[in-house]
Amino acid sequence: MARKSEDSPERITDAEHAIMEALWDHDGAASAQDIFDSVGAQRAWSLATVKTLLSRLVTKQAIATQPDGRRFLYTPTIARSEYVGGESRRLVDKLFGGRAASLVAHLAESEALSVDDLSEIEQLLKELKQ
Amino acid sequence: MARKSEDSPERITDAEHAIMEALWDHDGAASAQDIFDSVGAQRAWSLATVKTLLSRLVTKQAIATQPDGRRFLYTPTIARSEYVGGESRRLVDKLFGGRAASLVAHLAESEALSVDDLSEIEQLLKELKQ
DNA sequence: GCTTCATGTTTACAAACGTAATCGCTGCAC
DNA sequence: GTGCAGCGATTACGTTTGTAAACATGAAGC
Repeated sequence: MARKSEDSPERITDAEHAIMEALWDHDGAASAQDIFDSVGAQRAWSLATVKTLLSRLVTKQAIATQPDGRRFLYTPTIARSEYVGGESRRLVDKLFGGRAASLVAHLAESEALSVDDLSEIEQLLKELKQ
Repeated sequence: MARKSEDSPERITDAEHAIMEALWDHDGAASAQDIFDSVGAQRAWSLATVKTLLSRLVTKQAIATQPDGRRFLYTPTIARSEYVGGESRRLVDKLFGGRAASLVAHLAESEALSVDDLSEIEQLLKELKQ
């Protein structure tokens, strides 16, 4: 263990994830204040907390900084879909032995999927298979 | 916030999850030694570690104990499918705004699903809708 | 030029986690 | 009855996480 050097896809925590969502949402570079404005509300975080989380994300190389005057603008280095894919895979690996179909089966059986969902998926499958 | 008292579905950590899997696997009550035998191998844990994790799981009420002579036998208090469902829901809520269909869509689009998977799911949907 | 404000950096600190050693008790073999 | 082996309970300890205050620095106003 003990991640060697550069490319490790460092794990993003829940709190950090909220920051990432704000960044992805912001669509473009955002300042700490921007993030605080959009996230501070829901999570009742202080600006200091937001700054700490941003720093940690920079360390983890999940976001990059670009100077803008005396401050920084932050941008994600990974696309949301990439992150989402990674997390989904983690779950599938952890709980379904890597078989994504098992996850879908579980969702369906546990009624996590509504009839509408089922139709929607069916439609989707049709398109993908065509 | 701040979970009141008894029924909180305390979060199970990764290490603890490995123990849970062993217990579910074991199908029936298992002793600490049993768990150690099945899990210690892969994770290179000491028996002490396994015991600590078992204790924490008991505290979290994820498993129950039943005395067997001078020792305990442990059994899960939640079914695996229940746990799996909860974790899946967490992911869907966190990343897909609660829309499970979006998760499926993502899996499909990101090619996490093979053609076989797709057929399998299609079949499944057919049965569920009939 | 000095004060103030905005902003990143450093330090803090409690709780949770991963991993484990040690303690205390109780049967069982001699 | 005494020592040892097995077991749960207690204690430990470094790291990560959540949350934030304190500090340093530079720009901007007066």
